[in-house]
Amino acid sequence: MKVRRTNSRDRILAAAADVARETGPGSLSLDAVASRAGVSKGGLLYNFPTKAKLMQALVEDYLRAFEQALDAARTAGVGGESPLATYIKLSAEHAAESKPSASWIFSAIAEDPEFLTPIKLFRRQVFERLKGETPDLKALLVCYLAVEGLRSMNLFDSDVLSQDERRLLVSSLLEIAR
Amino acid sequence: MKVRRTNSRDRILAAAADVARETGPGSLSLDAVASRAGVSKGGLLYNFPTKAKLMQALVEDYLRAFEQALDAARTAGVGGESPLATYIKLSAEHAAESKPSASWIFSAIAEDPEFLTPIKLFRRQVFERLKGETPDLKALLVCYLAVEGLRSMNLFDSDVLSQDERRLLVSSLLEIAR
DNA sequence: TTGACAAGACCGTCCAGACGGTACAGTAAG
DNA sequence: CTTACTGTACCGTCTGGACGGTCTTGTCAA
Repeated sequence: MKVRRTNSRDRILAAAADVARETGPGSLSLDAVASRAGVSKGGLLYNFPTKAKLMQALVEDYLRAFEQALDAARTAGVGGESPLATYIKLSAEHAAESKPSASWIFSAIAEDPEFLTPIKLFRRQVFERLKGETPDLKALLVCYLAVEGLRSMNLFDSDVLSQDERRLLVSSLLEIAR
Repeated sequence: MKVRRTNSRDRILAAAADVARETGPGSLSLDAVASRAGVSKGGLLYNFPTKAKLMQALVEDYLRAFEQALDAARTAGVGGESPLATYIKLSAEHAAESKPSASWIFSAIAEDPEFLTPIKLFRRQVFERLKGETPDLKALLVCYLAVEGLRSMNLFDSDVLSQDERRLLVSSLLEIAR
């Protein structure tokens, strides 16, 4: 790994996410990303030699960020809160952000469906871990799936649920998770 | 060789879904769809004058099919089963199909994110209807979101849940829905 | 029954444009 | 002298779509 981390790398990543969200996942061209990031196309290709590498970085950064947030929330979690409850809270906060945070995923899948594999693997690990930590399997299943539903709503920028309904849902889930 | 021309429309639609699932949502080209459907590109363009119209037909057919299945399940639903329970059962059956049934949605979104609007509208209507028919809002929220999570799992071809876990989840949801 | 003819269903070719990616010369900073 | 780019020119490929032609089927008058 490189010692010096330029911030143009991060700017490019953020720009890619923005372009995907604003102009649609199918319009994520290298030209668009470069100009959005305030970088020349050559500069973009310098940081990410191919479009696939860009997508890969997007996926890896996203997963790493979530993992870190989860770890932080776990250690910071006040006394006696169950891991499942922590997971629900963190995911709900994530999903409550007004912008769909990960609609670039669609671009990645369109580019190459294989980009799903690391994501699926990560989810599997998280779930398995929760399974080991949660005594009530039924509660875990219901809560995990509902959270997944919430994530999906955010991803598709759905407006089916109102703010209040979302809050009620989360509190219901926390109750189920005890 | 004799070919039934009249249902070539349906063949094309099915071919499009197949191609999207098998070669990835980003590779859904008219050429690929045409050859898969056993139709020339000209023939495809005759049935669907533009790629957007193809996508639109995909969306509309999908929504109509689900709506009809839901209506049928409602009227056929034997005594006293709650509408929410019917919805859960139907969705679970749908999600249990081995192939992701709607991965062409990704193609549609990549083509033009506006294709999400009719879907969002439909979901909203279904949810509002369920809200009017379900006394326990908390149960509705939990079940609806969990079903949405199930749908998402199917869409992303996730293998997080085992067959048994899926069954347990559905029975738990039906219990919550009473 | 037949023959003319229109409409519908489909084919094959061609093309402009967009996209990913390469190559390379230049440059500003440390 | 190296690092980290910028800027431009360019190439090959793929894609949606326009177009004109062809085959099939249905209709209807004689």
